[in-house]
Amino acid sequence: MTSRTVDTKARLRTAALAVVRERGVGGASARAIAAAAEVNQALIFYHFGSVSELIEAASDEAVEARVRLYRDAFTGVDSLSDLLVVARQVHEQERQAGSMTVMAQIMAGAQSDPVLARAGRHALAAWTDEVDQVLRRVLAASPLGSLIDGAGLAHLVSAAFMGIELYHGADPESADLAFGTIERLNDVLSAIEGLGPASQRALRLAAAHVNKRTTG
Amino acid sequence: MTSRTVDTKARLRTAALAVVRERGVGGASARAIAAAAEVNQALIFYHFGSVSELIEAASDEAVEARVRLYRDAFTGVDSLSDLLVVARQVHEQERQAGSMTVMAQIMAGAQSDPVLARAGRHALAAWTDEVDQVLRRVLAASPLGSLIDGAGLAHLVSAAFMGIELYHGADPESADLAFGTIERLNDVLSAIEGLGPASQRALRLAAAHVNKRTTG
DNA sequence: GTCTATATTTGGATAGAC
DNA sequence: GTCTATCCAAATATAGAC
Repeated sequence: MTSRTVDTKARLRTAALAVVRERGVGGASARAIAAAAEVNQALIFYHFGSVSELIEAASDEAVEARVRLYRDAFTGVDSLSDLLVVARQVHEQERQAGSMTVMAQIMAGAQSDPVLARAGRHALAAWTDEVDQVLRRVLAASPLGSLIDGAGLAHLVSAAFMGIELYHGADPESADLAFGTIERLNDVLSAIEGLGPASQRALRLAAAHVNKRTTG
Repeated sequence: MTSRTVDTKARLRTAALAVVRERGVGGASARAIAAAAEVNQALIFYHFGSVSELIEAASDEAVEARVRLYRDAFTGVDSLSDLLVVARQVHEQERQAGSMTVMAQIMAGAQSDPVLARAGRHALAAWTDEVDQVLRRVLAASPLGSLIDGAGLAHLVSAAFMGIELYHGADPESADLAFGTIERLNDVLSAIEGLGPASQRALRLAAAHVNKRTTG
């Protein structure tokens, strides 16, 4: 494996993500990706076997890098208000990088392509694992800890972000409106954390009551 | 326009949605749709002009029908707990019908296809308009009314549902886990509605304080 | 490893008979 | 309105020279 090869494979991975981000999986043909990478089209098949496998490789690598990027910031979080700050930061950077858009596109393609399905599962698992760990810690210290399952919330948050990014492609203003509401909901949660002991006890009791009604 | 025509157009619309649901936009070719409809492939172009326009027509019609289906149930809702009951019902039926999956697929295709983008905007707007009206009413009667914007929440909920359905295609168990968490969050919101006046006042104050900090 | 050339398949779209 | 036949473009993938 010469250094030229490394370069070519890397160029292809980068280009693959760029094309998926800007034109969707539907527009991510071998020719389009090769053109973006300024690399010969046949090399996609030589190095990766198929277009789907190239996209998978690119996604896997990008997800690992992205998650690693935030690991330190995440480990520092131990309250809902902390999490809010970090989350806003992560969202800003990820929107810039367009990685959620890519993930949404891969998930959409997963419906008809098993290789993309594997890539999608891997990407989402990487994010939710990370978010799950933080949420476990944060929820343990919150009055809501007994009511909400960390893993479930991690999956929900990831799915919601993905949905919003998808939305963004068709209707940017509305998508921004949706995202703004997450911050308002966070306000409510933070407010709950800030309640006095009497109110918190009342809330926990009321929620446990409702919970019994809906799960029972 | 003979009755045979009506039948053919309707068959094509139905088949288009079925194929998009089961194989994604990527798999929704003219040939695949025509085969599913047991109709000649050329008729797609004769009746609708292009595959995208067929999908758009099918989506538009389906969305109207679906929204109309729930209109009565929605108008009856005037509390968060009511909404919870109706929402669970709607979700169950919509998941069966697969209409959110179709919407997610259309949104994904919107990235590279202006006609699908128009269809996506239309579909999401129809749902959010409906949900918005309910939320406005419900939030007005809730202690959270002053904190959360109805329209924004309607968009967020729609986007989250879409994300979960997308997720469902690649990893069904995890997607179900995510959806279950929505119910737990609803428990918390319902619990807030059930708080005594003192706790509610404390919460409103705390939230307003946080809100000032984050929006200010 | 990289290039050109090309085989092969699939899909959108139309012409023209019925 | 519907059907058959077909054209054309685009895409995946491979063969073989360099």
